[in-house]
Amino acid sequence: MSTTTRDPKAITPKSEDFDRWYVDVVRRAELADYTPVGGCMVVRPYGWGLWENVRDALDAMIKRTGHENMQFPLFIPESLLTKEAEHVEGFAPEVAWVTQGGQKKLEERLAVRPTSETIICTLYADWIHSWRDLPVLINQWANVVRWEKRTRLFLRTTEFFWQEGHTFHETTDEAKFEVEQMLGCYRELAEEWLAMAVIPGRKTESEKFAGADYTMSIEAIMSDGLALQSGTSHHLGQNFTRAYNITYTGRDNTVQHPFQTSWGLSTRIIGGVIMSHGDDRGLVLPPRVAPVQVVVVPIERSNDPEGTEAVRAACVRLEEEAAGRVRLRVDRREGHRPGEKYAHWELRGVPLRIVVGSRDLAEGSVSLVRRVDGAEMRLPLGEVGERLPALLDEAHVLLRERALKLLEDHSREVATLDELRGAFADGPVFANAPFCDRPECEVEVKAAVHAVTVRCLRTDRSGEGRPCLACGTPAEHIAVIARAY
RNA sequence: CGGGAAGUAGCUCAGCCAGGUUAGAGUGCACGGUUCGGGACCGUGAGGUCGCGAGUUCGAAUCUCGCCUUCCCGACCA
Repeated sequence: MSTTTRDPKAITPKSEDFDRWYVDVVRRAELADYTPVGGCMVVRPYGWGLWENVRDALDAMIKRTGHENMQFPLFIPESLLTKEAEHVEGFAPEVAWVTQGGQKKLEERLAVRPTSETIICTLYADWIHSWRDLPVLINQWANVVRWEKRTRLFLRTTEFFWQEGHTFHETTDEAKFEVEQMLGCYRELAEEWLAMAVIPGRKTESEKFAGADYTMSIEAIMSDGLALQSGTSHHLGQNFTRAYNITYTGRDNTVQHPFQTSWGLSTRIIGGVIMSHGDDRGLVLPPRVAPVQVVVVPIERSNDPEGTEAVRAACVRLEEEAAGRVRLRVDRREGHRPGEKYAHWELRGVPLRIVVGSRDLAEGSVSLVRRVDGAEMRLPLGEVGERLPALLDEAHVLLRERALKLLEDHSREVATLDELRGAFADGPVFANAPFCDRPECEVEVKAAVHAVTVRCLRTDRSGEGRPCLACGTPAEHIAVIARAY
């Protein structure tokens, strides 16, 4: 009868139902939850702590590359939003409108910002006058709203949190450099901080940001073989600066429109971290952003007061040695057995676990278990503290190697549409193919395999003039073709 | 927004088809005790306007309609 009853303490295995596994992990690890507001999630302290660490790492890169943070309004008057035609058309279906303030109906509707190019351009039209005012290099951390039809925790919610960088430059080459530089920051964040495997590239015309000349992205691979667009960087050319009449007097005393870029990375990346690394026990967090990097589980026995005292002293010692270097937490909760605590912190993806028990302690050592691969080791109590940073780095490297192997195992080289079909016969993959980048060929590619799209044209590889998989003409690019979130 | 499924305790679910005492189980939670090297055990206890709103009925978790939310498959998208 009740064969469908599941162990409420277990999470759905990945292999059984990946989507349910994902939701189970997000909720059980207390990263985020649903709210009474349709399509909107609440990010809980553990999830927000993770985001803060991601944010801080990226914020440092944004500052390092010369940008300053500022803050723009949440609301955008309709008349401002609608000046750049392509942009308006792109966002129209997903803009939320405020039509009333208090009891009074507004004379002009206010959009809840879906992104801030329009308000930023409106303001900078007043602030940019001379080539000496350029470049403008700014960023804001903010929430934005897009009325999505179908939402998923972290991956696509009506309201989400991100940073949006906006810059204005004298030349298109400068803007181009900026676009690539910031995509590089996203790649650095994904690889060096989040241990993810990503592919950088340029979006096709049909996939680019509405209003951009071109869009760059990093595409990450999830452990079910699907792609996740994890950061985007746009060259806006002069599309907005013309529409919003931003002009400056150039070095040659002529009136010019600046070239513009924008780039963003959102809380979606948290979903990427979960789906890149998680396993059937729950989260596996990248050490450099994990809110808790090391958890210490003391083993105490009520019939062994001396041993317990030694265990407690060892825990205090570890705390003191970790202070300021490693985010370490001692799980001193009473009434929970050790095994329960192991499961608790494994679900939350803590990279390293130290078990302090009197048995090991009698020999002056403690046990240490690595979350990513379950490797166990015994280390002298006196050495553990100073070795933690290196152990965390090792865990990062292992996680990154595993992610790269995932990408390698799911990558295929195809030369024709038939080979493309064959590559997807046994499940989702990243298919690499010579591609001419003509819209007609993109349509053919999408028609060849269910639900695939051209994710990007790789910037780290060239088509070398080999025949396009669709039309056979010499192709400049290697396209990554995959199913995506 | 189209097609499908589901909403009963924090979680996983039974009960609904054939309406009828005080709505159940496991797990979790609180307290006490025994435990403690991989999700312990005993005892006590708290916890539910059965998603929301109408309707049918003497009587609705159960039947009907509407709405909301979530999940799955599409179309759209960071």
